[in-house]
Parts: sequence; structure tokens; C-alpha cells
Amino acid sequence: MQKEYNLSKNQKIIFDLIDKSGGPMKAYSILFNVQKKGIKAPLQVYRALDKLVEIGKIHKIESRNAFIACQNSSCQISKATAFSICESCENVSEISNSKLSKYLSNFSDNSGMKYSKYNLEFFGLCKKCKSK
Amino acid sequence: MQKEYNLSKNQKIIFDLIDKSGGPMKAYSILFNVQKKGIKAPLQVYRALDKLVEIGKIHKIESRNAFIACQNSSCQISKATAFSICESCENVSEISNSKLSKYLSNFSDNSGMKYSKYNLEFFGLCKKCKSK
DNA sequence: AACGTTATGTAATAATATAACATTTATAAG
DNA sequence: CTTATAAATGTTATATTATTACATAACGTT
Ligand SMILES: [Zn+2]
Ligand SMILES: [Zn+2]
Ligand SMILES: [Zn+2]
Ligand SMILES: [Zn+2]
Repeated sequence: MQKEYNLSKNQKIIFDLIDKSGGPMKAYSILFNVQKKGIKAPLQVYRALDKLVEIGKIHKIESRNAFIACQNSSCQISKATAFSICESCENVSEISNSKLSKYLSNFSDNSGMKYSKYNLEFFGLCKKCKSK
Repeated sequence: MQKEYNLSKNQKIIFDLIDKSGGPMKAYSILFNVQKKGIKAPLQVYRALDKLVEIGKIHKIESRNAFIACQNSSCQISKATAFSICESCENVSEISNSKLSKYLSNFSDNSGMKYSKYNLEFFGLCKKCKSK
């Protein structure tokens, strides 16, 4: 069960926007889109993004400097994330594959390092773009 | 066998710097360090970095906006990369684990997408930082 | 009410990355 | 050697992404 976190005003505005967009959004595009709602400064956006990432409502797509709503209802915190990214149309989707996440969560090597978090990004061509 | 690519002047200066540093370096830190060698503008650095990434001599650590020399002699192109990152001291090392790379290179799901590339970043605490 | 914590507002600035254009150097073919 | 082509360089300006610093307000608990 996902704990219902009580989002603040700015957090809610920004989460709703990203969620409705259905894809990754960049910080300044978010800013542009919420200015009519009174959010005027980059920092207001980044603060809300930070919190939303922290509680797992959104994830950052590191290779794109963009943020996407969690598509996996069980992601409470952003600690084990995997995405597929189309290099042509830039479509992004969150991969939720229990075998993959088990494999990676249990991964260890001989470095003596304990891994508590990972982020994986796959790149390629989506179905649509392949057939062009 | 790794093809010996003939690096240009700027590419060589920048690769040598990153390689000698032994860890990840940021673009503007690189710029600062090569100014005495006549490389004066960000674009000169970014162009060399782009090429070095393309041919696999360095990789970009996406979550840190930093670049590290390839520690795995067989990485001809940056198409299958995995790193471990200490969240305390920011030490980064390239993971070369053939099981892991096989598993990820062969990964496929029912999305219909063909993956040609991936990047994986593990986060945690390194041996040293754990024992503090 | 008093307190500590979280969120907000605002301005300025830092850090990261690319666009546009002119020129030079390297590579390969004829 | 000459011409053509691609790759690399130099330079200026600018775009994009993200944080610092400081002041104020709202929220949750006792
Ligand atoms: Zn998720
Ligand atoms: Zn596509
Ligand atoms: Zn490598
Ligand atoms: Zn460490």
C-alpha cells in the first residue's frame, strides 16, 4: 500500500502538471506552465521537484534532465528505478519488471560496497520509430 | 583488442587530464585545468568530451554531470555502462561484471522496444565511508 | 500559545551546455 | 600534387539547468 503523502500547494500543482502530461517534463517547461498559477521562480519548481522525487511521486530521468510521474504505484521512494527511452521520439516509460528489480536490488560485487539505490536507463528505438 | 583511435590535440589533452585524475571530472573543472594549454572556451571542452564519449575512452556519469576515463579496456563505445557511486565521498568506479552486462544487454520486455544501449548507476556507501 | 519543522516568496547568481559562424587541419581520391 | 570531403578548431554569444542566501508564512505538535 502506498502511503498517502499530503502534498503542499506547490507540490500538488507541479505533480498534477507532470502527471497529466504523461511524459517527462523539464524544469523550466514546468515553470512556464505554472506561472499562471502563481509559481514564478525556478526555485519554487526545484523545491517541489526535490520533494516529489524524495517521496517517489516522480522520478528524474538523469540523461535528459527531466522529470516523469511514477508509473508504478508501488514506488514509495525513488531508490530502484528503470526506464526505457526512445532516442528518436524521446518517449520514456518506467520499466516495472520484478525479475529485473530483484536482480539489481540484490546485485553485489567484490568492491565491498553496499548498494542502497540504483537507476537504470535503457536506450533504443520504440515500436513506432523502428518502423519508420 | 581495442582499436587505437588517433586522438586530436584537444582530445588528447582532455583525455589525459581526466585519465590522470583517476576520478570523475566536471566540464568546467576540466576547462579551468586546460586553460594553460590554450583551450579557452567551454565548447572546445564539450566537443572533445563528446568525441571521447562516442569512442568509449570516457563515460558520462549522468547523475553527476561528470566524466570519467573508461576503466574497462574493452569499452569501445559507451553503449553498456555501469557505475558504482559513493554518496558520501563521491568516489565512482566502473563496474565490469560480465554476468551483469550479459543480463542487461539481453534484457527485453514486452514493450516491443529494442534496446541498443544502457547506463546503470548504483548508489551507496563505499567501504571507507561505511566504517566512519 | 509556544515551539520546531516544513513550505513559500523573491532576487541574484552559479553551473552546465549549445548555437552560429569562420577558419584550419587531416584524410583520401583522382 | 591537387582537389574534395570530413573532422577538428577558434571565438563570441547565448541558452538551459540549478543553487545560494535571506526573509516570511503555514503547519503540526505539545
Ligand atoms: Zn516509479
Ligand atoms: Zn520513438
Ligand atoms: Zn568503460
Ligand atoms: Zn565513500
